[in-house]
Amino acid sequence: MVDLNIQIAIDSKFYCKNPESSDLGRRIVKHGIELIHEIGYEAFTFKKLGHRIHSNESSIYRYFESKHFFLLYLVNWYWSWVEYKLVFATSNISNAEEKLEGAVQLLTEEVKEDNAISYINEVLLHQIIISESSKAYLTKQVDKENEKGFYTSYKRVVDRVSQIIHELNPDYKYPHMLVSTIIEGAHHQAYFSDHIPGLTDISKEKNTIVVFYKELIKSVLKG
Amino acid sequence: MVDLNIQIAIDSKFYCKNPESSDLGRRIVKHGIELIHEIGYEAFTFKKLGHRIHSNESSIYRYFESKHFFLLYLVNWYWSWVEYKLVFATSNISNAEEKLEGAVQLLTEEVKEDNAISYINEVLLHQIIISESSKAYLTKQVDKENEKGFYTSYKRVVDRVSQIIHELNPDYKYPHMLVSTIIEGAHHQAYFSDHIPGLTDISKEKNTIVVFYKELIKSVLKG
DNA sequence: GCAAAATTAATAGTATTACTATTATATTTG
DNA sequence: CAAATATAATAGTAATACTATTAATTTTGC
Repeated sequence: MVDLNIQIAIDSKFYCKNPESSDLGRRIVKHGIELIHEIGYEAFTFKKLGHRIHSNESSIYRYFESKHFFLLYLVNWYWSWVEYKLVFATSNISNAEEKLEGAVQLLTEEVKEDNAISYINEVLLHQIIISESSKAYLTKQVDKENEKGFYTSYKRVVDRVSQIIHELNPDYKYPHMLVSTIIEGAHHQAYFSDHIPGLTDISKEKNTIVVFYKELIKSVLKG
Repeated sequence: MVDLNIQIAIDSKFYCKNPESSDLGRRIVKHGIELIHEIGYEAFTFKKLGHRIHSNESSIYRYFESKHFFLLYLVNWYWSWVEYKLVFATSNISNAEEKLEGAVQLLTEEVKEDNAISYINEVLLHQIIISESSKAYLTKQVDKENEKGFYTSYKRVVDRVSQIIHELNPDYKYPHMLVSTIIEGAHHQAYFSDHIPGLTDISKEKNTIVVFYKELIKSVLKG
C-alpha cells in the first residue's frame, strides 16, 4: 500500500489540544501506542507515559482529557485510516464483486507494514484495536458518547462497505450486520488464534481468516 | 425452557470458598450480578457490593480472590448453563440440520426468563455477558489463564456445536471459527442495536439477530 | 532583541481503588 | 459447651486517575 504521507484529520472533540500540532503531542501519541501495546490498556497510565517520554503527567493532560479519550482518539484515527485505505482500494474498480472482495481483504487481513513516515505505527495500532478497542465502547457512557458522534468513523466504514453490498445485491436485508459481524469477527479470530486457539481452526498458513470471511460473505450474498 | 432446579457445578479454581456453600456466598453472587448490571464492571467494587448486602468487603474476599475472578466465575457459570441448555435442546433430535438450527437459536436469542428458583438471574447475567464478558479475556494474563483452563466451558460449547456442523457437513473446514463468529457476533449485534444502532440493521420485530445468523449459517454450509 | 504570551515541567494534593492484615465478634459443630 | 470456623470491623498500603498551582522554558509578535 502506497501511503503518500497522508494526514488523518481527527475531530477536535477527541482532544484538548491537537497532538499533531506539536512535537510533544506527536510523541505522546507515538509512545502512547507503544506503551499500550506493551503493557495493555488497564496498566497504561499517563504517569508512566510521561516518564517514558521524559515529560510530565500533567503535560499529557493538556492534550487528552483522560486515558479513555486517548483510546477514543486512537480508535478514531484507526477507522479514519481504514476508510482512507478503503476509498483508495475500491475507487477505480467498477465491478461490485471485486470491490467487495477488496474491501473484505482490507478489513480482515493482518496489518503488516508500518508507514515509517508518519509517527504512528499502524501495525501496533492494529493490534491495539484488536485487543483494546472494544473497551472504548463497552462502557456505561456509550449512549451519551454515541449521541456525540464518537463512533462515526467506524460507522462510516461499515456504511461504505454496506453500500457496495447494496450495489451487488439490492435485496439483501442485513448489510450493516453482515459487515460489522465480519469486522468484529476478524478481530476476534485474530485474538483467539493468538491466545485461545481452541475457539478457532488455526492453521500455520496465515490468511485463514481472510479466506474464511471471503467465503462467508460470498455464500451469504448468494443466499 | 423447563429448568429442574439444576445445579451448575463450577470448578474450584474460580473461587476461594465456594459461594454456593453458604447464604452469604449466594448473596454475593446474586447481588454481584445485579450491581455489575447496574453500574458496569469498571465501577463495580467489592466495597460497594459489601455495603449493598450489609456485609463487608473483606468477607467477599474470602469467596473471591479479586473482582476479575468474580467475573471469570460468572462467565464460567454462564457457559456451563448454556452447555446444559444446549445438551437438553439437542439431545433427542436425530436430524443434524434441526439440531444445528436449535443450537443457533439458543446461542443468538435473547434470554427472557429468569429461572426464579435459582439465586442467579439469567436475564441479567446474559446482559452482563454481552457487555462485560470480553473484559475477562482481553487482558495481558490471557495466555496464562487459558493454559490453566479458564475458558474451557466456553470452548466446550463451541466444540459441541462444531461437532453438529461436522455431522452435517464433514468437509467444512472452519466449524470453530463459524461458531465463535456467530456467538460473538450475536452478542455484538445485541449490544450495537441497543447502543450504536448505526452498526446494525435494526427493525422493531425483535428476532432479527436470530434470523440473520440462521440464514448465515445455512448459506455458509451450503457453500 | 525583548517583553508578553503560551507551553511545558515540577510539585503537591485528593478521593478512590484494589487489595492485605489483624483483631473482634458471631455462628456452627463435634 | 469448647473449639473451630465464618463473618464483620477496622486500619493500612501502594497505585490510580485525576486537579490545581507555580515555576521554568520556549515561542511569537513587534
